[in-house]
Amino acid sequence: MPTNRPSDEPATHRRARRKEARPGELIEAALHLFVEKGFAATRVEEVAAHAGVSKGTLFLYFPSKEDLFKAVVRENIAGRFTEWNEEFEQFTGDSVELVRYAMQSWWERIGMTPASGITKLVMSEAGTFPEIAAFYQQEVIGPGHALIRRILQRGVDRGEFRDLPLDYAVYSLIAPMIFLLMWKHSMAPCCPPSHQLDPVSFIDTQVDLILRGMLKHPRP
Amino acid sequence: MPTNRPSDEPATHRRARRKEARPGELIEAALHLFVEKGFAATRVEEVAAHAGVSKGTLFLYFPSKEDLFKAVVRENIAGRFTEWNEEFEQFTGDSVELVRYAMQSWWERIGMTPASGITKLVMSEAGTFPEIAAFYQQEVIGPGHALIRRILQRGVDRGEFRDLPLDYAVYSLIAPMIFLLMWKHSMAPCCPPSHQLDPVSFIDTQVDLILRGMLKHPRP
Amino acid sequence: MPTNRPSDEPATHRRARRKEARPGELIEAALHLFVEKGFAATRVEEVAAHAGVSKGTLFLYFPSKEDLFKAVVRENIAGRFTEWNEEFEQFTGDSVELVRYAMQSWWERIGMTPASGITKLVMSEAGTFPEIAAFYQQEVIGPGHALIRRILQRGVDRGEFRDLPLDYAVYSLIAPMIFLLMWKHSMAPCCPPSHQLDPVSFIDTQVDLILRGMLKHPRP
Amino acid sequence: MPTNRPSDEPATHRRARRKEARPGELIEAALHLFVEKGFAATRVEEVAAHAGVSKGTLFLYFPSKEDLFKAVVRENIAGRFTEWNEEFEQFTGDSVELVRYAMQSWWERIGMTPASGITKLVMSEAGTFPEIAAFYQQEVIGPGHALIRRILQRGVDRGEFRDLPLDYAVYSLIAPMIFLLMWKHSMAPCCPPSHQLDPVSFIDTQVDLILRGMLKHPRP
DNA sequence: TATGAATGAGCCTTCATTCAT
DNA sequence: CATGAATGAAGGCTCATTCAT
Repeated sequence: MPTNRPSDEPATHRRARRKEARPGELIEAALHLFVEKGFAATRVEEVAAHAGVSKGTLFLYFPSKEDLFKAVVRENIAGRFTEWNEEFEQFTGDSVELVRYAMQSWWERIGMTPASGITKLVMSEAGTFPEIAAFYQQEVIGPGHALIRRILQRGVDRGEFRDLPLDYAVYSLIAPMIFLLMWKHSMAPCCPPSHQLDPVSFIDTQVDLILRGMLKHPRP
Repeated sequence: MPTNRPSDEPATHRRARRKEARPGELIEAALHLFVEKGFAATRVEEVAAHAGVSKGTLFLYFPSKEDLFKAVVRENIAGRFTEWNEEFEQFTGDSVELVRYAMQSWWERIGMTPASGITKLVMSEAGTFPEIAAFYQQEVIGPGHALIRRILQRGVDRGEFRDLPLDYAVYSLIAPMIFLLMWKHSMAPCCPPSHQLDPVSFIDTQVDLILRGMLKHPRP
Repeated sequence: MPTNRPSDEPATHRRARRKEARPGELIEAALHLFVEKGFAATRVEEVAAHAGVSKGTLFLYFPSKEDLFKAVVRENIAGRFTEWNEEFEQFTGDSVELVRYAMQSWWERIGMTPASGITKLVMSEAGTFPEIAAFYQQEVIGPGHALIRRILQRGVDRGEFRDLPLDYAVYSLIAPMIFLLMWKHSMAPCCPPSHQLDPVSFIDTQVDLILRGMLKHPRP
Repeated sequence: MPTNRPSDEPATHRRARRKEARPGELIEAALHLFVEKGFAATRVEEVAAHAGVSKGTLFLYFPSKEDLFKAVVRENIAGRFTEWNEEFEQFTGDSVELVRYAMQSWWERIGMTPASGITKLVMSEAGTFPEIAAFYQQEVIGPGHALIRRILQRGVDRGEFRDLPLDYAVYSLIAPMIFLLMWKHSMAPCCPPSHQLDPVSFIDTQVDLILRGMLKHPRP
């Protein structure tokens, strides 16, 4: 009777599980390294080493370094939008709260996780991988854009927000997120502590200001 | 009848003039190629060819590819800030106008020029070239940050703006600029026309919203 | 019927064996080429070719051309001295015999082998590779010096040699060896047969003269 | 009326003198650099700089780096041998004194001067310049060899020295000189002070020992 | 003559990719 | 499936040499 201790599992199972886990482990390792050092500066051997396999094995799962990159992006775009759509659909509070909640959620679920590196990665390497960038636009940016737009529309419809030029107003929320994420993954590591940004305060302040600009009847 | 066109100048002068022109030509070529293809994917030979010289000549002026990169960064920001500081110092209109003017100026003088690619480049390659990132932080981000801060402070001092948390409020103006620039150099080229962003409208709208959020007595 | 000849061994083993043999093969090839053409004039590709591998393979075993050089030096001196020290420690004959034996041994084990090219190489390239020269001084010259000094001391202690100024007397034995080796690897190949030196006779004659100068009671 | 102040000389003269001095200055600079760093590691630009001229000027006088090398050697072999031959011919003291004088002279006139670098240079680069090595053998080694041989022959003829095997005995005097010179130009700069060699003491001691070995009636 | 800007062949080194085991 | 030794194309950089001025 199998126990819970991994070491007691039949080796066959363990191997099999590992076998299936391999690509994931490689993608995980690649994500971290690509984000940290960029595509060109990351060596496949390093990725393999971080995943605990040999260089040859990597090429068993990914025909080339570029394919690995594509897989990293594809694997990390996670269709979270249907889930979020529903969540926000059922939201009953006022739109100020909803915007605040949305932004904080984004930070907690994406911004502060390694997944945020993906966006940095895609934007950085868009020139080298236009195909990927387009794909990302379609799968992530587009839906995200739509989601935010729906949130703002709700505020306008409920008479909470002014009559906003939605096509551009969405960017008032997107821009701070993108900025935060680029900052975190590029300049932050090179800046002295005095220039560091506290992400939560940052988001709070930005949202505060933006909402004030959006509200039909700004409170004093 | 000889004209003043360079090609007609005596050859004697051409060499000397070229010597002084070379670094500039190389930096110009490097700017375009680095922005277009990224640092790693650009070969020095290519840069040299675009500047109309041989590979060896490039190394006559720049000790290494990385130094060329630094020169590109340096050349495209030097002195801009002292000029701007003075300009804003002498501004006599109200602070709403000043903010609008500052943002539009930025777009015209940096955002819409190839120089904007520099920032994208630095953020993308920051991981690989921390030294460059630090340099950029010191020479560009820092002064820019200070400049914006002064502008906002002016608004507060003159009773036009609310009492803003300046440390974060500066990012309300910085974030849209960085976002616009990242977008332009990464996703934009891969997006269908329907998703394109008109930079001037974008800035107008953002500034509008932000100012509304900042004003002590928002107008209806 | 399979024999033991390498070419008949199962291919399976060949790779593994080669892996261990590679560094040695490369060092061997490098020794010959460095000695023949000098360090700078030898291309790593050539070394690799002589060892029957590709350029890349060389860098699999040696991080740089300079490290290859170091390995060549290291490989051709290691451990010789402990062996010799013991040998001379156990020597029972008189000191004249010991000196003769030592010098002849040196010729047979170093002087006449390609390893003698190393010393020429190190002395020639010392200016360019001070690190190597220092290493050589420490690992070869120092121990060799000490060994000879012990031999002479023995002669003095046993009353066979005069009271020699040992610090300088050691060079009476070292100088002819160094000279012979420099000569062999530099001028000899360019000299007409009439000027060639017979190494064994050379050593015999030098030792003869030197011993005569060292003996307390020179024989007629 | 011309004064002694150089600055008052007609420029034409000065230029003309410099013009004729150029090759010599270049050779002088090259000698130092070749000796110090070896042929390959010395850049022609450096040589030119040390001679106070531009790189282009060097090629005005020497068609190639190799030709410069050859000129350095040729220029520095100075047919001093006829002079020395006469000097020794007229020597009236005993042969022990003569040998001592010859060796000390060599050190003072060659060994301690930059000219000693030539021998080091030729031996080091003999492999790359066999032609030069042969030339050196003919012009320097040969005559030097003959000169020493004559000195020893004198000692034998005068009954001061034993009946020496002259063909090899000459090397008893040559070897210490060559060794000293190689040492000085290769290992010495890399050795700790404790391992430094005092050249004058070195020669004294060596000559002492060698003479003792050569004398028919060694003194106690 | 003298200059020094320009050249480009050549070399060391890296690293994605292959393949025999 | 997994390994890791081997490959070789590619790229940064050097430097002897040329040549217009």
